Amino acid sequence: MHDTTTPPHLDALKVACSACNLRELCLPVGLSDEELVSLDQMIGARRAVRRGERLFHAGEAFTALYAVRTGFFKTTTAAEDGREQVTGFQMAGELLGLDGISTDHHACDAIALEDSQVCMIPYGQLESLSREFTLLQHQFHKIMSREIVRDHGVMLLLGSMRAEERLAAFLLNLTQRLQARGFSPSALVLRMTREEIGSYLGLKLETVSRTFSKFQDEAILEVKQRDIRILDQGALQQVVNAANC
Amino acid sequence: MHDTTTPPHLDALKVACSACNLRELCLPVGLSDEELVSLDQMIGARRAVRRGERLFHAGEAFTALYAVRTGFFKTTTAAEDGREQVTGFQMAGELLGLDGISTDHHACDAIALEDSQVCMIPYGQLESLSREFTLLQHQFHKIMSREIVRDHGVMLLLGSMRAEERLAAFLLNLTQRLQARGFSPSALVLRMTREEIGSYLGLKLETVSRTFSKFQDEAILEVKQRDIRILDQGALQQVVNAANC
DNA sequence: CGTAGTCTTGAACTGCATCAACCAATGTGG
DNA sequence: CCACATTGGTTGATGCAGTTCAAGACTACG
Repeated sequence: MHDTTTPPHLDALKVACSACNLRELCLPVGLSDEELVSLDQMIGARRAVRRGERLFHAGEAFTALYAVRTGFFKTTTAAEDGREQVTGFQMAGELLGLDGISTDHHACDAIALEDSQVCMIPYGQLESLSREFTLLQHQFHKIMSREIVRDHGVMLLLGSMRAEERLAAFLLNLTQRLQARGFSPSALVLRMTREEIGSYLGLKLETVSRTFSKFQDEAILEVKQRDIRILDQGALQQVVNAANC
Repeated sequence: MHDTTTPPHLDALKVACSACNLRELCLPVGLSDEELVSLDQMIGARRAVRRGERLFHAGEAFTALYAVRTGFFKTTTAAEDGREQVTGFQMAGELLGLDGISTDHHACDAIALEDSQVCMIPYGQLESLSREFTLLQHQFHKIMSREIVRDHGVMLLLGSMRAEERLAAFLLNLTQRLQARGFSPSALVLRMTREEIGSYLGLKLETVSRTFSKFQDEAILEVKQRDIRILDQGALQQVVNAANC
């Protein structure tokens, strides 16, 4: 159970940003050593979230952001009538909970898709620390802005792409993020079900499944349940950029 | 041409936040008098944007946010293949340009749908001022977060609603925002074309037009080109919450 | 080892897109 | 001030992408 990089007698649930291999992907990007030490003091306990468990849920009081340390999450919003939509998938180094700042209450559910660990970032402390450190402030603003840009990209996808284009774009986005984390650009294991992919992409699970099969028939992918191997990345890219030719 | 509320010999293009009737809807919400004065000094010149003109465009260097003072805007993102998506409509008191923080370059186009005026908010100054004033910092974070929540709502709409539900939700959202600005909750003039509504809602303009006609047949709306009168708001609400019954 | 959850595939249906014609409003130049 | 062009909107007929319903196969986990 012990993290081998931290002495067992110390708080094993706390991980210093300065010692974290995700610091170049996460909130601390570009911070000085001095700033990193301050950030270390702010980061709260690490929290383990089991597969299927909710990190937070809509309506819950917002007190902290969470940085994914290991594992994989989905976020979902629900309409009053019960309709649910997956609004994103988050992997190591990505931030959860930004939607909560708006009303001091979380606006979505965050659910672990595999056993995961997150670092708690008490929001009040982040605000005061970012009044002190310009770079931290700027980095935090960039992360929020990036989330807005990402969401606009999803709106484009949902508003104007066809099923094949959506799935191709989704796979390319996933592999790109995995590659940034040192994983292979051509092999991935999906952590989510066809239904969750469908919800995110505005499709039914059957359509997702059929489209996977179609890509396999066309020798673009090799699909074995959740194990995906990309045989022809260029073809995937072409599917996305095809528009209505 | 002169604004009757400012002496003609002063900089007629500059409007103080402290004297602006939008301050309860805009960035200054909840600020103290002292903070308002500082904000006044920061706000750059007011800029007029003619109908059809672009306030900024994707790729342009990002230097400032813009608060809509009067008028109406749309924002659009484009994929590499030319596909375009309307990502939002902005009215008085709403902020434009948040997407630019992410990369120091704007990620979308902002186009005036009627002759408009915006207040320029130099971004560097906003960051330094928000290091000084906790409330301003917090308010700015809330606005960014609200944008994220809004986008997630649009994703829900695009991903899981049918044409009628989308248009009903759109109209209710518009009237709600107009009502917050003192306009009637039951009569509105659309500033955008059917095509722009369609792009925003992930529908073709013909579908938008047909759906307007259907609502008119059902005595939910009275539609005269861009003049819309809501005859039965409850029915509209029901259309949105109908789900798949 | 069995049962529940997940995935695949087929067949029929449907909501929206597409294509196309027409109309109304607004603008333009002679 | 009228003829004509342009832009935006409506409506109809037809087609198809993706949904729905259904049945069966695979897999994983207690």
